[in-house]
Amino acid sequence: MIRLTKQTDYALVLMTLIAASEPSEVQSATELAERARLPLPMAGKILKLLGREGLLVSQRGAAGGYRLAQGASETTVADIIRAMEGPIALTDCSSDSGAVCSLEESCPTCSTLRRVNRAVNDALEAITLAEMAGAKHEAREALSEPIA
Amino acid sequence: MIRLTKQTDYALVLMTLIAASEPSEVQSATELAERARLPLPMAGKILKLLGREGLLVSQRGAAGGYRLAQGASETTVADIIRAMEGPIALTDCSSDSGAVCSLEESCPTCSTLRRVNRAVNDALEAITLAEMAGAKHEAREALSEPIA
DNA sequence: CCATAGGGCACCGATTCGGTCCCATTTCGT
DNA sequence: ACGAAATGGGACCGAATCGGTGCCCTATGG
Ligand code: FES
Ligand code: FES
Repeated sequence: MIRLTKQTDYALVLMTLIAASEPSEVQSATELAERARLPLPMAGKILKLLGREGLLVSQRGAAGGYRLAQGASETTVADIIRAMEGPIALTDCSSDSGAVCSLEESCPTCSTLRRVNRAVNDALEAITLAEMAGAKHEAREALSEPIA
Repeated sequence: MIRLTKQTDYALVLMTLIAASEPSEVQSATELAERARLPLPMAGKILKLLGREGLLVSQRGAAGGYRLAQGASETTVADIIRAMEGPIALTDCSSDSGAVCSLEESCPTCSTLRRVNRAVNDALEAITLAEMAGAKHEAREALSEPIA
């Protein structure tokens, strides 16, 4: 399926939330989970992973939490997806070893799918966390009346 | 995972094979399976699906087979993917009903992910079957020396 | 009338996904 | 010094999806 995992979806939401706050302050998993309307164990798992992958910096101990490892403009959607699900590749052979490949003489997908793959990659690479956080604020403004 | 199914991968190969032949002649599943180096049941299953989805026209009975339903230039990679795995949507809420959504107040992914989704969609929509078949021939030419 | 070829679908093992829980470790506050 | 608060790292399990095969039916050309 050409669909990202729910956990990746959650990761995007969480990253956006963190990016929308003061860059220097850490935010606890509990707090973030609440704001993202996610169960705490889930949010915790994802935040741990994002930390291990270097997208977040964690502060342990009481009053600990997470903050962005880089500026919001340096982190892209592609980064987050890669952190959660590994390298972005539409098919087995579009990036990995061509061992299982060779479905056809001079495999047609090799060239074309690689191009498609690159296009997708570029599209994901083009959106930064800063843009997402910005879009959120705009949306919140736009919705402030209808919701309230 | 942002990855298409193996069956979809196979479908792309099969479609490319069909597109590379005379548009009026039908080709049997057996023949295509052989050329794609796929087990016959698999190829059959995929071809049936592609036929049901309207991308291929089937000729039943002895000497039957498949041919393209439209010109190779009218069929895109996105069409094939949609035929195999349904609508192209990166997340649950980026196209379906927003029922399960609302992960956050004025959900941030709603706006941004939809944009990403569109970019991916466009990228897939941009590649036609004719291009794939063409690329295959070019690749075959380019590889004729190094392989032999 | 029979061999050939597609149509439809059920089925099964293997993998992945979604989510929870537990326990160890670190650190702040008292 | 001690305990509460928080992250770190996995193990774990039910559910869904994937990859692939097989069976039986229908259509059709010779
Ligand atoms: S052999 Fe599989 S993509 Fe080239
Ligand atoms: S609520 Fe999920 S994408 Fe908007």
